[in-house]
Amino acid sequence: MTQNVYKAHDHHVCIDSAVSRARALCEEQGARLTPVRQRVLELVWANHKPVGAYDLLPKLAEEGFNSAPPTVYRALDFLLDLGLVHRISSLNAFIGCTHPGEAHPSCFFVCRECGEAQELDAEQVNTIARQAEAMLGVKVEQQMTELMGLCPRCQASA
Amino acid sequence: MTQNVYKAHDHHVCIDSAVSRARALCEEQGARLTPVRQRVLELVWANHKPVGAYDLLPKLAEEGFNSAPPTVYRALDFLLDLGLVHRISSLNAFIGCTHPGEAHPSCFFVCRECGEAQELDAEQVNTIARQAEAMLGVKVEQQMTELMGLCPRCQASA
DNA sequence: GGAGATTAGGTTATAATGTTGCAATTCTAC
DNA sequence: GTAGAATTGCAACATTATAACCTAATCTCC
Ligand SMILES: [Zn+2]
Ligand SMILES: [Zn+2]
Ligand SMILES: [Zn+2]
Ligand SMILES: [Zn+2]
Repeated sequence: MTQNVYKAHDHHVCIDSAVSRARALCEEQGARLTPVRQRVLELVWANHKPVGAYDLLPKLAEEGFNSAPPTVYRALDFLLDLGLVHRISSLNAFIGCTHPGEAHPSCFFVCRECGEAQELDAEQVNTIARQAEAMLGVKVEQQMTELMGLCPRCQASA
Repeated sequence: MTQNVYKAHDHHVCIDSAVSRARALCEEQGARLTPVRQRVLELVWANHKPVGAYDLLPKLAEEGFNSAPPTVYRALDFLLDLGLVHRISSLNAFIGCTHPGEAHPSCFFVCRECGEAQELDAEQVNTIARQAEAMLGVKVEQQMTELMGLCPRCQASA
């Protein structure tokens, strides 16, 4: 488990390290972390809740960025391609990756009450893929797992 | 593995058994498998490819059913609630469940080339959930896994 | 079998999410 | 500098899903 969202932490560190890892990764890959891309990444990391593309638009607008859907979707696609964010399909939303750089399946727990998401470092997902490949002859290229339920905090307050 | 989509089979059997299991399940639960609900189930089972809600509308229209979005979404919600179909979030599409009745996570392999989907019977998904519960203190209520790649047939023809 | 409750369906409009196409600009490499 | 590539601006559009409100069918209980 790379991080634990449910432990108190200085969240500025999360944001700052996300940005510096992004910068390093872009350097390494010859990609450009343009202002709008960096700002989208920061906004995605504003908290640990998956954020919708359309939620980002007004925030970008406030700051003088162009804010039409293609702008934010292009930035998100760029970040997805580099593995800097994941998409939570069941929510149509995006969240920062806690360990970009290393290729890995998207695997998250999402609290249905508070909406916070915790990335999971689940080797079992790869086991599922290998098993499907062995038993069915398929070739797995991408994988995602999404768990939904109640986080510790929301269990306590219920 | 409850079924193997990649093996030749008489698909009418798939459809017929899906409908009769649905009928039994509805009986058991005191739910009503109305004409539009049954027809939506049959259409979802028309093949092994996840189908979008809006793809169903014209087909229902042809057959004289009412065909406005709420009609098909209501039918799909009903079928989802009973566990007769699953939703493939990454495709915004729906597919018949191969073993309704027993509560289980949604776990599929989907071919990016032909679009066919194979439901997987993956105990490892539950392992991920239990591990998350043990390590993070979360309570998992729902889970879904989606694998994407190439099916055996599409690998062969490439 | 009829009154009242419940469930299902019809209809219209609208919200939310995501894409296409093309022109203008900026960056990179030679 | 200049050609080619990548990025952005912009307008329109496509797709997916839901809200709101009402009518019709079905069930329950007497
Ligand atoms: Zn944080
Ligand atoms: Zn990640
Ligand atoms: Zn079949
Ligand atoms: Zn199933």
